[in-house]
Amino acid sequence: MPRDLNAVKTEVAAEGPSRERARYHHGALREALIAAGEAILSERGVDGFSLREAARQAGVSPGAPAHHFGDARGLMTAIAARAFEGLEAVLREAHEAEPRGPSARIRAQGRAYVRFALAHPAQFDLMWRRPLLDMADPALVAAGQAAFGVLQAAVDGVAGDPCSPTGPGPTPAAIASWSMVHGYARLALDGAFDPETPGLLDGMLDRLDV
Amino acid sequence: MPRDLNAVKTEVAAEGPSRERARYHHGALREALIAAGEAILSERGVDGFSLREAARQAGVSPGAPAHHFGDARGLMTAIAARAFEGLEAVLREAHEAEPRGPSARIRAQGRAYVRFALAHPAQFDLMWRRPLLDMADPALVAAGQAAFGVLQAAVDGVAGDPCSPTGPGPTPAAIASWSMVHGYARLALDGAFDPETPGLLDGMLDRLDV
DNA sequence: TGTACATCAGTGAACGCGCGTTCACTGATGTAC
DNA sequence: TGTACATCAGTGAACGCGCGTTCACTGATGTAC
Repeated sequence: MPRDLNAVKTEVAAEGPSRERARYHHGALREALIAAGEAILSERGVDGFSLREAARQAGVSPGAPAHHFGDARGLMTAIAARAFEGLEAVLREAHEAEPRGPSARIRAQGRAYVRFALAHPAQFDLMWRRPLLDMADPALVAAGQAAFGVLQAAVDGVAGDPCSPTGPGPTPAAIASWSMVHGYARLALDGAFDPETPGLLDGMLDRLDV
Repeated sequence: MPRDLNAVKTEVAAEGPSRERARYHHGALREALIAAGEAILSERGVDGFSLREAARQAGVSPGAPAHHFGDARGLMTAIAARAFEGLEAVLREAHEAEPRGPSARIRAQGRAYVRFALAHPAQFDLMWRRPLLDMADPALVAAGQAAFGVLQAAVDGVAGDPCSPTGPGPTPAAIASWSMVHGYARLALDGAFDPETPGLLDGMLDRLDV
């Protein structure tokens, strides 16, 4: 009988983590550790992250994560890469759902960018904490570039593929819109103002001239 | 003979920290700890900050800082407050040195904001790490509000006092320019792009329509 | 000018904490034959 | 279908680390008289 990973996962899910009988092999520890890490980030913020605690929440000994991520940085890097993928997805969605031309698309992406940051504050924070991440990790770098690629494509007014290769580095227009929404998100998350103030985000985007 | 603090300080400065004979009372420990803390931030970043290390660099025992700052958060808060004062100063300078009207003043402040962040990356980082700071500290809150007040005043086009009280909360125009330069600074410090790329900052500011 | 004394600003040893990581090990899995 | 075995994915105790903070203490300062 060949190994059937899906069957194992289904079984784990059916039993639930609390009722689950202790099993020497977890079956989906990598995914469980990422989920636990994300939960810790949400509850305690980036500075409260701990590999031991992730292992604890996954119901596994402190040495176990090393088999999947090497060290603490490895797990954080995986979480950050996944967050960049999520950001890219919502940017792309916003891009594709907006038919009213390039300018509207840029604004739609900007709103999506801010929404993502406010919905996942700790992940968003982690994404930019380079000293904590393994910037040599190909998945992380690729995910980050892909996310920015969607932003750049909107600014370039490219109609078709939003991932078409862009020229030699970011353009001032792309940097302008990226900086604006990034700054808005960060300042809001850092408590500088209330991002939900009616008209504030749209009023700001009105002042972006690309 | 009345106490003469300046004489004490001068003497300390003249001897220099290495030649200085061990003296039970430091004389200017508060200032020395702030300076040491800033040096640590510059060398190791916010995550590398340590109260013990600051005490070490000031040549004092680990318990000594408590007399001046209470705890580690107290020292960080003092450093952040001082950084906000520095930011306010450069913004005000930029404002006053630019005679070509409100729009030019906004851009001048924006350039000064970015310049400050790039010149003091770790302090700039700390300024926004609220979980590490005592947000109930009046000096910190006042310094932060004063800095933003200068930005807001430029956007309001106020000719005279750049600290005139502003209305009920930040305006979209102020948030737009603040967010843009803040995002630029943060993304640059986080390695997203090279902030010194010729024309990038000015090109971005050209796309701000306030 | 001298003296007693309260207050201030340090010392330095100690405590407890949670962390990341290591390591010899073992149970489970899957494959070769 | 059965069996031997390599490999994989865990255990859990232990180590060392640097940290923030505490505490009984002491040396220096400045003031009251």
